[in-house]
Amino acid sequence: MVKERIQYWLMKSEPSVYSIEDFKKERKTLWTGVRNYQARNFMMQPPSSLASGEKATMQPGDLFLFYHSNADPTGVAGVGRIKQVGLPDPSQFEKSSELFEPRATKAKPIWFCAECEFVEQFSRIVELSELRSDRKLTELLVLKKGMRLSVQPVSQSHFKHILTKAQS
DNA sequence: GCCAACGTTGGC
DNA sequence: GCCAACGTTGGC
Repeated sequence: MVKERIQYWLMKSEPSVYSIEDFKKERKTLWTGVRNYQARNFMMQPPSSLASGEKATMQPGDLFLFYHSNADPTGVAGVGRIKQVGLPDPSQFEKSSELFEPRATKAKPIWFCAECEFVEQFSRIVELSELRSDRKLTELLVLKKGMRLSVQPVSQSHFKHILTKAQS
C-alpha cells in the first residue's frame, strides 16, 4: 500500500460544549453530534467506487485545526489528528439526548463520527479577525460568507500558514 | 419536485 | 440578543 499524502481539515467546537482544554485533558475524543450531511460525509469511509487516492473523506493520520466557534475569542485553538473514521455516532441511539435519531438503527446508523487524538494546544488563539486580515488566507473556507459547515477541508498551505501564525 | 415556514449556526 | 445565511421539513 502506497503511503498517501495526508489531508487537512478544520473542525468547529463551541468551547462551552467542548474546548481545546477538554481535548488536551482527554487526549482522545469521539467527534460526535454532527448533524449535517455534508460534514458527516467527510467523516465516513470513502465509497468503494472512489478510486484510492481520491481525496473526498478523512483518513487516519489526517490533521485538523481545532476551531473555537461562538467563543471569545473565536478562532483556531490547536491541532488534532484523525485516528479512525466512519464510526457510528453513539449519541444518535441515546433516547434521552437531544441528538437522538429515531430513524437510526444499529444496523443502519445515520450519523457517523471520527475518533480524534490531541496533538497540541496553541500558546495563543489565532483569532478569526486575524485570519480575515491575512491576504494569504482569502480562500480559507471558514472565512467565506455563510459558511457554517462544522467540518471542512483546509489546504496544506493554509494549514501550515496558520501553524506559523500560532507560533508568532 | 416546489417552496414557504421553521429551526439552527455562529459572528457580531 | 440580533439576525443573515443556510439546511430541513412537510404540505401540496
